[in-house]
Amino acid sequence: MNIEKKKRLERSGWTVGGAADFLQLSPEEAKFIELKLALAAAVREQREKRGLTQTALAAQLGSSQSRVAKMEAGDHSVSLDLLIRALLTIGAGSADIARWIKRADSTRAA
Amino acid sequence: MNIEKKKRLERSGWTVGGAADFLQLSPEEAKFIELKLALAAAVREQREKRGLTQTALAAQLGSSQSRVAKMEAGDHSVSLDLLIRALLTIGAGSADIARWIKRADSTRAA
DNA sequence: ACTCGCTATGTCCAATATGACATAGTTGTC
DNA sequence: GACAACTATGTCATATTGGACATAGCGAGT
Repeated sequence: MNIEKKKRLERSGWTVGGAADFLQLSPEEAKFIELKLALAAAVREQREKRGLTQTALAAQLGSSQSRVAKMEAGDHSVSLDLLIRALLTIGAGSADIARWIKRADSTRAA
Repeated sequence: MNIEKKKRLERSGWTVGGAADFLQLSPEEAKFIELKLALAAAVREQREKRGLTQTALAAQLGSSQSRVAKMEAGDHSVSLDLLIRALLTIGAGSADIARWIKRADSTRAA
């Protein structure tokens, strides 16, 4: 995991892992976060692709613009559940989601 | 979605959707639940494959046996986050998870 | 520079998820 | 059928997540 990514995580408010060290994440934690970030990116990508504003998506989703913003920012206060629900709401199917998740793997190989 | 599946959902404590009708779920809600069930099944499958007890997995995961049981039962009180964390802990990679998620699609086509 | 439409960030309180525990049920062995 | 090992279910206190709101930032058009 490179420096840029760490910065991104720090900005998003992650204080992962019980270990004292700054951002000393276990392999599982790392994968989990990568996964969330991949889906966060997918949400933004798909939303924009369909020409929706954050507010519009929020409405469809029964949520609020700020939540959507946080989702796309990969904020630590948003769960996988919400990300996936957002993607499903946007119109994605399980296969699409699977694809985006798989993509999280290649990101790892930087 | 067939009757058996509904029964399974009811047993797991789902009272989905705002609509009054009994288990009247929107397509997105349905997909979301299918997805959770697919992962729940994957957890059980993988755990057993590695000869772990629920208690053992719980320990590795920093959780408790009862949570693992609920996970595998597809209880409504367990989040996607936990399911995925469990799978990662068991040793799955993003690609595996993607595969199980994709599998949720075929289930749909009953 | 002002406004407008969109996005970002921070903070609330309510809602939901979590680990822990207790307890019941199941399955296999003797 | 008693015991042991494992799994299922219920409940609770605490922690995390969620929607809402306020407000700040930002780019484009005028």
